[in-house]
Amino acid sequence: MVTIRDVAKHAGVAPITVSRVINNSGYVNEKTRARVEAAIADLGYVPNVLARSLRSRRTGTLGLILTDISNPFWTTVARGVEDAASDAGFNVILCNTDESEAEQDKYLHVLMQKQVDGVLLVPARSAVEPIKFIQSQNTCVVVLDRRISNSQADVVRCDSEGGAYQLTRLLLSLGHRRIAMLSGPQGVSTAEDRVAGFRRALAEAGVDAAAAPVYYGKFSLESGYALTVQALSETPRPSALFAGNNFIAIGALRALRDAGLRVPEDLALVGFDDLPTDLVVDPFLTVAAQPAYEMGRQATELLLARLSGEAPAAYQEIVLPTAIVVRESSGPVLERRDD
Amino acid sequence: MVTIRDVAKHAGVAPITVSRVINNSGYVNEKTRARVEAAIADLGYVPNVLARSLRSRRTGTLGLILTDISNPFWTTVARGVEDAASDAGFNVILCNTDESEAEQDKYLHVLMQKQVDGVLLVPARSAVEPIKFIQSQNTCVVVLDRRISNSQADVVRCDSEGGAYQLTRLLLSLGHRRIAMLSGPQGVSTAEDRVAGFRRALAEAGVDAAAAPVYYGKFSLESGYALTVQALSETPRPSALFAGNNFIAIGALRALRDAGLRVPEDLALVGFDDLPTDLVVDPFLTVAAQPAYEMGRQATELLLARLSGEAPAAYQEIVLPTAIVVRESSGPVLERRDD
DNA sequence: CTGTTAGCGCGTTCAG
DNA sequence: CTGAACGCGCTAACAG
Repeated sequence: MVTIRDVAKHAGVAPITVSRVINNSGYVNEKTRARVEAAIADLGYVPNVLARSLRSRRTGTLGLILTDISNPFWTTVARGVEDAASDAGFNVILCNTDESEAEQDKYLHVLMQKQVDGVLLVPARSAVEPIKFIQSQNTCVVVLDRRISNSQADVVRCDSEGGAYQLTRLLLSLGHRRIAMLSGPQGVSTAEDRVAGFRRALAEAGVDAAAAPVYYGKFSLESGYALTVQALSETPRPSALFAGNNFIAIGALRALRDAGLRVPEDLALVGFDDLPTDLVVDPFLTVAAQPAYEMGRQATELLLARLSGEAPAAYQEIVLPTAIVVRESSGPVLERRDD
Repeated sequence: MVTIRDVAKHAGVAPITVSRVINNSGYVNEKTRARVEAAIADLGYVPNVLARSLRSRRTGTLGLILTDISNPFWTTVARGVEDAASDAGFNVILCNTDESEAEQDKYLHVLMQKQVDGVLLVPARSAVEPIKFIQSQNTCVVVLDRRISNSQADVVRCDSEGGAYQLTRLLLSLGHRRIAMLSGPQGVSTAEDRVAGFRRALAEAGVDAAAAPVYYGKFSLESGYALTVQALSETPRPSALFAGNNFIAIGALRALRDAGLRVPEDLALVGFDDLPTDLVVDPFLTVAAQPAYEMGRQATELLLARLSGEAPAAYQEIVLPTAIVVRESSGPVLERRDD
């Protein structure tokens, strides 16, 4: 391995001078700089950032802990994080928890061991311990996508409650009164906020809670399928389904297809999270779309501002708006019929 | 920051004893071990892997350079890499080149600076220099998905030529004689291999090359759209399109929809790469499906075997088979008609 | 503008 | 089974 000392010897200078050239720190004579750069090229020298970080106590690396990179929503968030980090000269280590707290803890330890400068965390569950652990290591953290009550930390998330409220109002305005919610897990704030928005809209419209059951499951296709089967077994059958995220929506579509039901002719369906426009030929689902890329980007920028001491002292809670995108799956105004 | 020395002092032992407990190396008395572990818990000590790696010259980290994590094909490959690495206690740093050689070079330098133990590289272009650079840093590399002629390195890829050959044979067996290939860029082996397989099948069937034009573009939706517009402008119009990858296929579907053409009634369409089954409600495209997850997994296992000196001395070339999945988009046997 | 000194936190070497 | 000394490659702090 070629070290900074080899380069220094080759260029006839001290190691620290090479260091200054590499890092553009301090003053270096143009001619010495040229000599050093020539030596670097000659020897094919590549600095060892491990040693640099050990000394400087900065790694230029952020940790991103999220639940499932297979979900295009998170892929998009990750691109936002990656782009913002890259612009600032930072790298990102990506960790998938698959919603498991054990995996999350494992990765938190890995990230602390690797001395990342900061962490972006999508918490697997609403608990303050992980946040406290990161902070106990003198590391900055920004919570992404989900709230954690009583936690002292920055948060960047989307307005799940408001989005669900609006989406439910849309269904109500189309004449639906029997709406089933296919929700994600209890204990995850996004799932609970969407249920809350759903219920607020229903309460305002005076709809009986019994006509609007909430089924809790996971944010997965299989769960969406199972919850739909459950919802369809009710009598009378709901006239509309509200899917708690994009995978639940796909599972619901499959279950409806397998049950021989057409959307929206036989049943209306709306969902949370859009699928990336690049992956779908004919967007069809009416959804509350979240600014995934922007959320990743803003969270990263906030984290970087904290690291450089530019952020305001108080913890921030940034809530990005969701946008209702009306397509075919919500259907036209419902014909009046006897329930 | 809590260091190994603090723990040692707290437990009344020497730092090296703590080190032995952490790394399970050498013999440590059970009682001493318990005391040390208690001290670690008391102080909330987290080892600094930077310092460890600096000393041991191993980081337990792999670099994965690919073209675009937004493409579900690559997301799946990345999961295969991640899972195999994680099983062996390794971490992965992910880098997106967006098919740019400049980005690739930038990331290669970053990875070398970070002293990764090995690199998995999806080369942006067929060139040996990047391979040589990695090897000049005494770092192992496995090339993923694409061939590089004359390179001395392990390769794990799929059988693009064979898959394209079979897919073309399928179209020929359905009676198609005017088939347009919507290809990825020249200079990328997967694109060129698919063209080669396409042409081999046509030549065997005695189809005139003029009836089977090849349009070169990029592996993107926009390019797929543009190439399709181009192909449709020919007279006589092709009766079938062959999309060089999944994004090109989606672009083609949109272009056909916008042109008022139905698939497969007006035109047949086949593609390379399946979309993840989780993202599609009704799989519709006839494709040559590649074992993306398996490719990532096997490449990583080969790389790890190299690192541990278990791999055979000679460079390996592992070629995984593609599977033809026949669905609606290829259509039924073509009715005879005058060309 | 350049160099010297010292030490980041840890693990290898060799000695008890 | 445990410990002392040394150095991995680099840079902060302080001279000159």
